[in-house]
Amino acid sequence: MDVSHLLDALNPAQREAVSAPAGHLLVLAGAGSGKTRVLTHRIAWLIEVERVPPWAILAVTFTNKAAGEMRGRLDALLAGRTQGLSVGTFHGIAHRLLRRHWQEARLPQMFQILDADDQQRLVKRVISGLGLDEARHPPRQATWQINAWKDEGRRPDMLEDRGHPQTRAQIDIYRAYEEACRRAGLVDFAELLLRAHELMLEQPALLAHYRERWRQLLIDEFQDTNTLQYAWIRVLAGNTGQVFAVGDDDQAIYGWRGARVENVQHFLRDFPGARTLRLEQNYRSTATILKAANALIAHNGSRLGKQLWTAGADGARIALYAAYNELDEARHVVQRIAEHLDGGGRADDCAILYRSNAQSRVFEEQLMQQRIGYRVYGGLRFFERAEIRDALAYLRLAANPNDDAAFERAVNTPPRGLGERTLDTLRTHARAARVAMWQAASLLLADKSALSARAGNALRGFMELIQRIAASAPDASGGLTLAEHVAQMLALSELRAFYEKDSRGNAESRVENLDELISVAARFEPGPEDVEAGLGVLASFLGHAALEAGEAQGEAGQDCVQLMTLHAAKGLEFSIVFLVGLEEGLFPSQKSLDEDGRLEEERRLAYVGLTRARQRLLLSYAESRRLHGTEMLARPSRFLAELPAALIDEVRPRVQVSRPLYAPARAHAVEEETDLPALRLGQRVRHAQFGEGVVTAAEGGGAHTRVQINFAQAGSKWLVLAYARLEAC
DNA sequence: TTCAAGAGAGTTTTT
DNA sequence: CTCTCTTGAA
Repeated sequence: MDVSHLLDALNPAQREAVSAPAGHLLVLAGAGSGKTRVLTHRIAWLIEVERVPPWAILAVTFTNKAAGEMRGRLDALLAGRTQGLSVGTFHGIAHRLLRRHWQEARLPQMFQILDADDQQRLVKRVISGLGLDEARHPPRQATWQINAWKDEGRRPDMLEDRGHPQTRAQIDIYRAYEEACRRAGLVDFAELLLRAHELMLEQPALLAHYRERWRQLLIDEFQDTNTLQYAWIRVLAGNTGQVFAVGDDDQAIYGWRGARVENVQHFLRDFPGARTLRLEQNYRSTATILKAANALIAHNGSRLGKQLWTAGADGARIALYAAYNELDEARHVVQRIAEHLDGGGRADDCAILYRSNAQSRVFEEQLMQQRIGYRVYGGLRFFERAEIRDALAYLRLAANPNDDAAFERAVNTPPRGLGERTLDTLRTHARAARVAMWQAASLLLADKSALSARAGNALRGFMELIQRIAASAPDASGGLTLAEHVAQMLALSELRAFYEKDSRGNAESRVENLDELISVAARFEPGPEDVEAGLGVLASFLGHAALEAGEAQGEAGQDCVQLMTLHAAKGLEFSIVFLVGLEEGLFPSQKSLDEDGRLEEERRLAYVGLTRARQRLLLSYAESRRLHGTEMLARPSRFLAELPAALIDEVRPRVQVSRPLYAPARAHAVEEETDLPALRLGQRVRHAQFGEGVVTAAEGGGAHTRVQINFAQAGSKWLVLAYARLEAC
């Protein structure tokens, strides 16, 4: 058989991975080493050469984008011979399993998915329902804890408080939250995975069926798996399934949300006979960029070890710009982009990468001023917009009246006279009777004296409205299409009218979005897997809305400068990368510096940033930066010192200002020049935000004077004297 | 019930 | 500084 079309375009390491004999394989795929190509060619190899039927293959990714990309490449490679092949995200696959086996999973047939936002609202209501103080038990933190426990596979009964009242309360919240979800037929993201895992463990026949079916498991971005996802793969593989895991421990940047890089090491221990292959040849960046990246990541201990190399040229040296402040940094970056454009370059060659979203603003302002088009990644996506979520709440409630999260959202949007007072009565009754809000509402309406006539009428009107919407559902006997159903809902609920006369500026775009929702519904077609799982068009659509939030901003195809966080940049590449804000406390972030063991992940993030660049890499930092309203002084990031100096061109030698300030004589000079209070080392001062502290150092002079103050609460900080508005005390 | 002013918090994000 | 959410008054 001729297999050359599958192997010809590959390098020896890639070829070895694609054509590997039976057995588990761990592919350590460095940045830009052709990871997706190896994955897709491996699948093609299995089907064409090993004669594995497509339905016996399960390929798992983390994002819908990656799944879509893989499916597209497979279609091109296999020309349609992909019937029955399962490609999806962990959550997507778990969702389908649960839809298909809802009875075995003890879920209502019309269960709905609770997204992160809804989840937090629900947790919040649970906390106040338990009579707990929100200040002592922040909903944010409680939600985080619940998700962390679920990601570890732990149910409330498996947890112990060990005498800690705080832990006790969190377990109580967790238990009450689970109960609320059960009553409302809601499943959050972590629950999708946990339920699917439990389903397999509790139903041996089902497990046997899926082990028999999926003999080949391929996992993308393996370093991002959490405990539960790893356990799920182990269960599914059993003793018969073969696992092909692709990942890069040096690009593990999601530890903070439960991903366990250790799984890469555990894989070799837990999957007998597993072999390791390394893809180290890079097809993306210049040798200079790779040398820098290799040098940086070498500062991390506990690596599996990898050294990227390229057959290509050295390329230009890396530029480093020491900006005076964030505005100077932005001006410089935008000027370089303008030069690139003047030279005939494309805007979308350029990406500005930063550690935190707040940094994008200055760059946006400068780009706008220079009339250079740009696109900021991240932010609200289509299905996350308030008006769309409102609309979806009506659809969900009509599909499943027990969906309390949807009830709470829809009930008074638009306002219909059902305020906090009435809702509180409803919540209390629902909790006492252990039923959903909808049922509690029915009960209260039956009891003539329970509600005021006005509230009762409003509530009755709302419930009749939901029933009228439900009657127009595609699955109901009325027989409307999905798009007609959505249009009907928008009209009946008066949502569209409400947003039309919305006074808060952006009414137009909100109405446009609502209209767009009708078009989205009209275009929507359930995927083959949804059909296979027996989903109706409405359930399929609602699942799609919850699991695939859609594009952040339209016009992705336009030629414009790309702005995004380093996290968002993972997996992408650009000819010219500006990695900005390389300052201690910003990148690496202060929060990571404060906690043990978080620095290596920051370094991996920097590694991800460096390896995004194909041709040119430009680094920058600001000596002074305005953050949260206060001017802060920062030192260059330690990561800069970890790059070989020979690879770097300092665009402007940075001003050396570290003369110690000999107080009080020098402080007196400062006072004369700038009209600032005289300061001396050791003096106690007060800052509006950080409280009291002691001056421990100072440098620079005149308007540039910066002082280091050790605050009692906020710790040690460098501040620009001119902005800090310190009071002596 | 609704609106407006004040308080408080502000890494990173997908599903 | 800027956004979100809570709180208090009309």
